[in-house]
Amino acid sequence: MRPDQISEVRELSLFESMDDVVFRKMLKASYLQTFPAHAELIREGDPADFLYIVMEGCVELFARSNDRETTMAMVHPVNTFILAAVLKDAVYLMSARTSERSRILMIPTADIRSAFGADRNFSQAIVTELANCYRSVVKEHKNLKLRTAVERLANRLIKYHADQGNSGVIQLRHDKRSLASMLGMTPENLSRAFNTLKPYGVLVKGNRIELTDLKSLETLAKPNRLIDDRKI
Amino acid sequence: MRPDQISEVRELSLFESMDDVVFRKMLKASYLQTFPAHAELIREGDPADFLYIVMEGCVELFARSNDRETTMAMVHPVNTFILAAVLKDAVYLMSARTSERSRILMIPTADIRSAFGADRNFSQAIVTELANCYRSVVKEHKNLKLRTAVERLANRLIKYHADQGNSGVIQLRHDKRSLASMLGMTPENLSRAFNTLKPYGVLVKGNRIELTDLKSLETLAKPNRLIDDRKI
DNA sequence: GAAGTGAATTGATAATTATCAAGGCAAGAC
DNA sequence: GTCTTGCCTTGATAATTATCAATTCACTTC
Repeated sequence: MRPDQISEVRELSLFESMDDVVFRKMLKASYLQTFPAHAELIREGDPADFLYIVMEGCVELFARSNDRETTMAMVHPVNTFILAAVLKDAVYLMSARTSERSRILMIPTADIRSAFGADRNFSQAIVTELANCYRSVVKEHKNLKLRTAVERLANRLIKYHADQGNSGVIQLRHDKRSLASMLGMTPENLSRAFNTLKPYGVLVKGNRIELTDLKSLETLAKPNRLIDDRKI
Repeated sequence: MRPDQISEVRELSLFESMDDVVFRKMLKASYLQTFPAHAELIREGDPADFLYIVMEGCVELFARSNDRETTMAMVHPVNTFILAAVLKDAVYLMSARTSERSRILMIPTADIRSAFGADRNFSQAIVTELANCYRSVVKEHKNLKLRTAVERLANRLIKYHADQGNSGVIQLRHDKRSLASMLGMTPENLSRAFNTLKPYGVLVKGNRIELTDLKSLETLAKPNRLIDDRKI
């Protein structure tokens, strides 16, 4: 890895409080690599060789069973994925592919694990990261079990709206196919759910969505911080 | 806590490799308490005061939103719950209540966190436990998104059957109401799902279930180790 | 034993969601 | 420009799941 890349990685919250010797040792066998869109990164069931960190771009985590497939999450910079498999030295439970051209940092499992044992600050940072991952899935699970498809969409729009600065306009970052799968519905159903939300001030024009009546959308969505707030 | 109770706790996998001084200090302000059935232990949204460990009995984790409620998991001995909230010092995302008379170990959040910093073996054990919790939820989430209600029930029966020694008979440990909620369906639907499985050799008599044709049940269920295997 | 209680089942119906089959639209290829 | 391609949308229909109401059943209480 080049020096400027190393200092870029150094600044990530996962590594910033880490001992410098341990940090450099850990990065020795790591890669910072750029993948094209739709590149397969990992396959569920394979042993965990690397911890992955999305530096730029976007990675889709998905899973298959029978002949069905579902999107589990979209990972944006700067976030890790499949940390739990790495820490347990187990097989991946999810597959991953880039959804656009992406720059990915890959750190060998063994190096993560030995750094975890060697550096207390790092083990603290790792456990916080893992706890965040856990809580994200719990929230997603609550979302799916406690809400209808339309409610899930409404709340997701409100979330994106807040992410993007409450300007009244949202730019969808993924195609609607992925959004539908993430929300646990078919693309057809997503289209219909958007139509259902039209009377609540949701105007869809391709990837651009206008929210003209947030109040009424919130009345329908009934957002809940214990499901929708990323920071909790 | 009484000496015999302390040595009982000492043997838990979470604590067995822990330094003795750290262990004793951690348990100083802990309780080992017996609760009656249907006792409320924690409420989602409250700050995490204790890490809980189920020593005997059974605890239901559940969540609410709007006016709906769903069972997230049933925790059996010997397992922790709400570890992530404790490690993050955040609010609980789930509520908990005993589903039967239960003996619960409660360790103050602050003591868990300081022991985590003080003892490398303990921090390793904690991170393994947390990774297991994470992977359980991911599996549950895949289960819900990738399978129909009948398939979820069929796979759950196969899992219980294996847990209980593949004898051809299962004893349900919870009421069907909870089982239904856990599987993401209504009690009425669970009844109907059992009827759907009758031709596949599933005979229900109250809490006792006979599986007379496991082969055909598996053909329907299509079990998947990356969803159903607890040990992975 | 009878009565009462709550859980579980069943039936009828409604709501939700998925599937299948066309179309429509937009972006890139030529 | 036209053509292609893939994605999205729409319509029609089917499957799945939920809701409401009414029993039935098992178990406790008296």
